[in-house]
Amino acid sequence: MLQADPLRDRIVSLFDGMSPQLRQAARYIIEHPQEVALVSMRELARNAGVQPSTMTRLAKFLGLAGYDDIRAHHAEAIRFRVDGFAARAMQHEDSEQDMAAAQLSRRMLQGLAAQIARLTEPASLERLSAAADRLAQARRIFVLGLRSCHSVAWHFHYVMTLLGEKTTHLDGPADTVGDGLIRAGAEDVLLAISINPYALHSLELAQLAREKGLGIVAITDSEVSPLVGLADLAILCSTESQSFFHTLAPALAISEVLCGLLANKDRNAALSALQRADRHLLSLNTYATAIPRRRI
Amino acid sequence: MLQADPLRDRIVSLFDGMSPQLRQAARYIIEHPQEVALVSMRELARNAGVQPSTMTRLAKFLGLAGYDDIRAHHAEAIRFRVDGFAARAMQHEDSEQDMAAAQLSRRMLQGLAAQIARLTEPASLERLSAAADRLAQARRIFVLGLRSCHSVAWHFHYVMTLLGEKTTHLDGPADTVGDGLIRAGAEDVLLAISINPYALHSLELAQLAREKGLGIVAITDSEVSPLVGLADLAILCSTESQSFFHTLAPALAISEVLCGLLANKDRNAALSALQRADRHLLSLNTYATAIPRRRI
DNA sequence: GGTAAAATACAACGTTTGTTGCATATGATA
DNA sequence: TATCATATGCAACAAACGTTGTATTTTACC
Repeated sequence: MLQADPLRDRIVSLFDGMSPQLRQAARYIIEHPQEVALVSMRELARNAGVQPSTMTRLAKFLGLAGYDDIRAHHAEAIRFRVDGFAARAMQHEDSEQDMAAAQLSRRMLQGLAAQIARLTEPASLERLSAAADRLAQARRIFVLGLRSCHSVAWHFHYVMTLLGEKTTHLDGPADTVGDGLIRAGAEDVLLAISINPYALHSLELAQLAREKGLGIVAITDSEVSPLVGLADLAILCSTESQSFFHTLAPALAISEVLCGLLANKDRNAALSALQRADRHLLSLNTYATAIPRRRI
Repeated sequence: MLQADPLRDRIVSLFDGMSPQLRQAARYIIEHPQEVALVSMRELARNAGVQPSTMTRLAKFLGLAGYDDIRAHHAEAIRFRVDGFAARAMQHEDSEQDMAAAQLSRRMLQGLAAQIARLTEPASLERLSAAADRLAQARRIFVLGLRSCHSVAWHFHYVMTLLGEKTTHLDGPADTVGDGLIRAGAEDVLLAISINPYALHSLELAQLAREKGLGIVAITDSEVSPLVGLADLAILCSTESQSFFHTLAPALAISEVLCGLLANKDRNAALSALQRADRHLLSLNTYATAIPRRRI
């Protein structure tokens, strides 16, 4: 294990002061860290050649409340192994309400960071790369994201408009969401974003696109999402959050990576497109860097 | 995951033939394979939102003797990944272009994850907590985010509409963006989101809000952002990305944390509001879990 | 609208879990 | 060798486990 592991360090440093049985238990735990999380304490004790109570006593010897703390620690290590994030800052501070708020914030943010980091798994990277290829080939990219996924769809579309005119954002008032597909065909691709619960309208439009022969690239939350069946290629993102709501941060990250990959296919073209956009917005006086005087 | 996983494949292939509860259980298992090995069945069922017996029934539905077969399988997967993962990370035998794409993706995602993780610094957490308090006190929250920041503003507003009627999204066609502020006053708060380059219109509206006596909470990208001078309270997020474009993922994460903190102030109220929203959307037939038959 | 069948919730079962108090074994000191 | 403190094994405990049969709800069809 590359990352710092405070519990392991503690076991090692206290090892010399342990009784023979405690040492045997401790040695087994250090040499088989995953097993701790995967089997029961009694079975672990059996495999280590030690009484069950020895495990409990080891935990107390280490200053923990009980064996479950040992197990919880090792389970956490497995959960976070892929991400490499060991930033376990257990510093307590502030008033009660503030502390609760700070803890919730920290849990949420760490969870989000971990989920995005998890997207660096080889399987995800391959899908991202394939999706970027597919989108690059397309004559036109239709971007669809309703309800909570609107933010992701719109952001992708917005960034792409800085690069050129390739995307159409499927959205609009008065039930005209799908109108953009009127002249869409087999040379085009639909980038559909939808997470559980899946907006019925999104699925209907994806189905329609499929029937019209469009390629479909999906950003969704599960291998069993209804979009997976419709799409040629699906990129999966977690939406779990430590709060009441689903998170879209990983989905947004995915869309940003797609934009980055697309821009990277022709860096020079991307650069000059961005400069052109800059000039245009400059001439429209869109941006400011200081507090403006109010218009009359 | 690249490696073959027969049980996972089996779950996916039989998914369509499952009852709703079985699907929910199966979905959770597919999306949280590690958890299966790390927690008890009852806890897994709790997290998946199903009865414990549903897990047993899922196992039998898959042709297994009982739930323990599912757990054993996932434990084995974890045991094998330890050796498999490091080895796989080394053998990059893809094409050059693919590798470049994968590397760019990885760099971008790791950067995003790190930036979000950095928001767990005590200073950021305090600001988040204070911002949530300020927003909770307000009679009404006006949400402003133009151009690239639209996605963040809209997402915040969307989530908040699930909780109640407290927010107004400042947006609209035909230059009516600011109209929502017509009846705004000193009891209200403006949540303004803007990053470099700062949209002139955002700053003008923030200025107007200030003059009308509104409190201002800002999500922006720098201590020297023009919004910092206008706002009572500013939360800072990084927007650096390894690509041509700025990233909004950290800003989105911040807005999600704010939503989480606000919902957490009265968990019961939040829960019942969410249930009410659920019922409403259900009665409108907004969501689906399977590929829909096309409307005529 | 009524009915049969499928799906689901519930409650109780016998196990197994992690823990604890107590009896026994061990080994050092006098 | 006697004595004592520590280390270890054992047995019993409540709690939580995975499972199962039954009651209830939901669904689909006539």
